[in-house]
Amino acid sequence: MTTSGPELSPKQREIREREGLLLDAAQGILVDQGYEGLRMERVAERIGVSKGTVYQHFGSRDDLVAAVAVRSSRVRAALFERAADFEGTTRERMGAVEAAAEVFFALFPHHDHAERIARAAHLSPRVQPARVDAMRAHTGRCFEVATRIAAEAVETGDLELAPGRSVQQLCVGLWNLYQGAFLMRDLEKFVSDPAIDDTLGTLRTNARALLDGYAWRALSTDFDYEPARVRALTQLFPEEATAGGLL
Amino acid sequence: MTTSGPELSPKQREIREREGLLLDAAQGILVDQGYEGLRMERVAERIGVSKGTVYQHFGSRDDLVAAVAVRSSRVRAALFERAADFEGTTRERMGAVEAAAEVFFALFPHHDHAERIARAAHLSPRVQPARVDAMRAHTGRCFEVATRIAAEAVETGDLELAPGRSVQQLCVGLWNLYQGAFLMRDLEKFVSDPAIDDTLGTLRTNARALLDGYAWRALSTDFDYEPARVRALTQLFPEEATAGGLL
DNA sequence: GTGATTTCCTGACGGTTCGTCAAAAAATAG
DNA sequence: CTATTTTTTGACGAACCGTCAGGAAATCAC
Repeated sequence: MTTSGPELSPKQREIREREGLLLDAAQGILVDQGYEGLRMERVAERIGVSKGTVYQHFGSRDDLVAAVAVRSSRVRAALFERAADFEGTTRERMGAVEAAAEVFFALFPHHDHAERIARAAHLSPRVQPARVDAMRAHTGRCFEVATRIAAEAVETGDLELAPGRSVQQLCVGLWNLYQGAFLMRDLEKFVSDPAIDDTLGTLRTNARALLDGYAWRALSTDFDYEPARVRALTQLFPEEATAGGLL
Repeated sequence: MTTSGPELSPKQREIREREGLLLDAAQGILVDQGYEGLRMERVAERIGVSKGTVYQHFGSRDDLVAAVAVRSSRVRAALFERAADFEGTTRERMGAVEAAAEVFFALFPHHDHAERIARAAHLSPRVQPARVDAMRAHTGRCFEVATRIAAEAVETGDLELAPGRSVQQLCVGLWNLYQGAFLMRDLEKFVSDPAIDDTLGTLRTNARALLDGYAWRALSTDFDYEPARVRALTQLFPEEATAGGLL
């Protein structure tokens, strides 16, 4: 289903591999020099080709940035889907999804930057529509995982929604907290405040408070979710969590 | 205290007024053409001066964008501070702050874009440090308003914090929800989902759920905060709320 | 009112990067 | 080994940023 390979010549294999190298190079530059520092010529240099070759893979600079975002969003969706199989109560399983989000947060610090560029409406003309679709699809997968767990919680009775609330809203809320944390990381560099310094800890606290507010049993004030979180990290993402400094 | 005016000549008055016009022009372009569409020459054209003149006010393009962000963040701080004087229970008062945030959200759709540019670490060298400081200060004022109300709630006993939680974290949580909603607005253009279409409604639901989760009395499930919200809008921001389509 | 002086404005210019494309180089086919 | 196709290259045109010398306008001195 993935690549049973329809006979690809050595040259074509090289080209396909190069695309990955280009993304690595661009991502690297994006991480430590930002969007402004991303020059097509420099990306080309990093892997020893000329500028023209880069344009054979990506139609424009923004297209390249979008491609970087698409790749990491694919990884994120995979992390979320791995979390979906976690064993435990519905809330513990949502906790595993949050753990996946934390892992991604730690491993792809550039992602929010790239994603915003990929989606910014004004740049779209310069980004291949297929990439925007892919972004949307991967984000959709993440939402689906979360929504399914929340829906199940409603079925089992762990979660009784107050009138005017929905599982979609709940998921948007978690997502917003998570995106907000990404933004907060920039701020981190400027402001020093206990709640800001520990971005992930604060995110965790707030995610738990939000679910408590939705009355998703058992409430975090009555039950300690820390063991389940550690279990999720060690069980689902042992390498990634270690690499990201979460374990 | 504001401008008792140390004798400014007609020319100097003109220059000062022009700065506002330039910001208006830049903001307008930013709203409907985005960052990429912002050309210094076009900004100059819009108010009938030459490019060089623009550079007399702003050292670079990013500096101009930052100045736009600073101006709107000043307005935001003012809105928040107006909300601080609202009469009601501590939670109703925090609700007034949320209403202020909603008003700002509706009136300055470009703001998050500009703010991110103003703060992006890699661009800083091209932005006057004073602007970054001003941004920080205005954001700080917003946090202060929120923090003070939450602290008062702790004093009065409306809010009993569970161990490991703090008023700072609560405020960061609200702020993150709010920032996330800004980002969601971009997404709105692509995805169609009931929870996303009504960005502000969802934001409201989640903000209430978050405060419920922190156990800030009275819980929104036991008490209807809608009247207080409408009162805050009509009483504190009658014009702005109407202009923003919130009333 | 007029000339001197300061202050401000202008648009041409150098510099940088993007994205293109004709020609060169490499791969593949015969 | 030659012909054909594919791929790579870097010089080039275009666009824009930010500067600055020279000109215009305002202010000042009398």
